[in-house]
Amino acid sequence: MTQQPTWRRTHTCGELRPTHVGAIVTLNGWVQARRNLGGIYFLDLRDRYGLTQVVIPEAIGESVKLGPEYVLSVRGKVSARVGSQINNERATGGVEVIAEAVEVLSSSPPPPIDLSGSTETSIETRLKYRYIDLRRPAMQRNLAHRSRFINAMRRAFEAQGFLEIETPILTKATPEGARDFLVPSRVHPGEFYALPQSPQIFKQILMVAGLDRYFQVARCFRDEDLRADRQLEFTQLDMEMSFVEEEDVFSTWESVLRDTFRDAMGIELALPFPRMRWEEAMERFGVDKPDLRFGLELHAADEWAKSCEFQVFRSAVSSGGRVMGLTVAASHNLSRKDITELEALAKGIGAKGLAWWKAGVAGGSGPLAKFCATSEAARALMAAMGAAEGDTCLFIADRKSLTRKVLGELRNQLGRRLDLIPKSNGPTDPAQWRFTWVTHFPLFEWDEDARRYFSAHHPFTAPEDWSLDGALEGKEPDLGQLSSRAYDLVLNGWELGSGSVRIHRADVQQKIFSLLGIGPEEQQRKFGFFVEALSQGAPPHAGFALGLDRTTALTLGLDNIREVIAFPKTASAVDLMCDAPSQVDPEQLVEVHVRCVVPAPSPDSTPTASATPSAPPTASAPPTASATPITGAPPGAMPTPNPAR
RNA sequence: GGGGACGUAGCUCAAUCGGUUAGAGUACCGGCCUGUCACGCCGGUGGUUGCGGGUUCGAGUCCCGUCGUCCUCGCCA
Repeated sequence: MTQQPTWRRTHTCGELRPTHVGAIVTLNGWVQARRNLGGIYFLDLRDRYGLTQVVIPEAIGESVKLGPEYVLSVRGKVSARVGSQINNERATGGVEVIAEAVEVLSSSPPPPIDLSGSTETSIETRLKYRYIDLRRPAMQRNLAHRSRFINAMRRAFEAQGFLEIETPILTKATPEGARDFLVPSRVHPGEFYALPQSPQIFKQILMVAGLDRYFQVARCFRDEDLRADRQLEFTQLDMEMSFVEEEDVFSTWESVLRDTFRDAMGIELALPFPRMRWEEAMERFGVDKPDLRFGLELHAADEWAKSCEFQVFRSAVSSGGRVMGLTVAASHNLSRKDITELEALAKGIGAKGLAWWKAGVAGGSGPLAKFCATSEAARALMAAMGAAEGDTCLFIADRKSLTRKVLGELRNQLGRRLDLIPKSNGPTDPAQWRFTWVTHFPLFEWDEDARRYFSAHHPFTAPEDWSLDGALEGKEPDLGQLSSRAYDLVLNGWELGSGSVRIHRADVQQKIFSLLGIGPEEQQRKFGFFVEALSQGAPPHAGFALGLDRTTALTLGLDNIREVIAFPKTASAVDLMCDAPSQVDPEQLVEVHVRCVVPAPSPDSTPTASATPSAPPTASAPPTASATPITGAPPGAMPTPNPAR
């Protein structure tokens, strides 16, 4: 046995209990706080597992600086705390370690982030010093939860015979959908890989290959603008299975989610989740991701509107639009000011106005009252709106899609403002987890700007009618009317994931491409390999992918996925810690055959903070790199005039 | 690309109608303190008010531009 002292820990900072009293232990961790009372010196040592109080003898305390966030190895004897010394707020509060030797493993300046939890640091500072932010117990809890959740899900899929199979990160650009991230090829000048928006084609080909059941924790990349619930790169639990249809996918996921919620959180989900066709979701809630935790459903007033004297309502219906509304119970005391604010919101979304009526058999009040003068008309409208005396009805009259959209948004707003979402009885309350499947999304959506149809889900989605309403036989169907076999999983107003029954027939797949305006030559170039695969023994198959960032955030009660991603980017797609993206050496561009063309920076916008660091400039930021619009190109190759010269 | 909010000490914030030397809490440093655990008490250091212009006798405050952060619309098959 060696007597050599060592810094290596014998216990974690969350481990010691009164049963350890008397033991000689070594703890490793960060200095969380110091309390020097003169003759006695306390120090809290922190690691992922908890906080332990260390008593520092005067001799040690005076001989070595132990600053905040210093990393220490403390050897000492576990001592019981008695009476008022016991701290019941901490798991380790019954004991403390009397230090006999302290080794400073690492020092630190005072941290830019408050780790005691007393003040909330700006997200900007948190992202810049993410390594310190991630020391916070809240962030460690979030990442631990994410890890447990994903691992539970892995076990659940494995238990059902799914194989975890990796697919390429460097792959082929996809023509439709989100913007691709491109990666230039060094070996093939002028050619590019794309990062996958999802493993879609690969997982379908795995089905063609007979793997039968696939899943993967898959990173996906989409070069679109960020949001609180969207990052450039995000993680999906992606899966696909053969010889199945919708209900097989649903029941697989329901049992996986049941097991996952049970294992990771001790929550028993209520199964099965309700199923709802897209059309029903839109008609009842105005959105394709309804929050089922509260009512306030949309009511159709089209029949009433048809025969009323209000010209706006009548013309909306007669021109093919809708008149629909929400009924807010009288007990909520919706004020004129509230209605004015809601109208502004509605107009912001595109509504021309917001009609309202305070319901009453005697005609009620508000702008619509004069059209409800007869008790017959008033009663009919109350019936259509499910309104009682004194309730406030809010109406939108417009084309169908806009009417639903506006009312769906108003419903969600009112749900928050009127506090309609019931207070949960803790996370184990099944009423808090209102999952629903939304099925039969439209197959195509009209894009007004591009003047053509796009796939609502993706072009590999099976149509509800395999004949495509006769299109396969050469007829011309109304593409806007076709229904698909795509589905979403929705939880409390969030879209957690989506999937579909896929097209496994080459002829149908080719027809879909044609209907989307992708001609035979383009099909061959972009999807030839895929259609060929479908033609060589493809089984019927279906799949789904669950957004893990959203799901883990939601299951922690958080509304921003940054809180469950170790190294997220800002709303402008910047990694503040690494300062990515950044310029690269001209030689690197030459090597991948890329010439960089950027607008010349205006004199005022020359970066000051990043371009003039106190450290000497490095090779990656040559003085010329920010002053010329072209890097890695010979002078004279400038394709655009420089307005600054 | 559009809209809104914000940017002041390491951190979180204040600063009246444009008016004295830009303050507070916290952190940090020093002193005192033997049972604290957000220790306490006393003292101190710490500021290009994001950056650049402009208006003004005078700008943290008003105007223009710009950069950054957040939310959001477009966008996200």
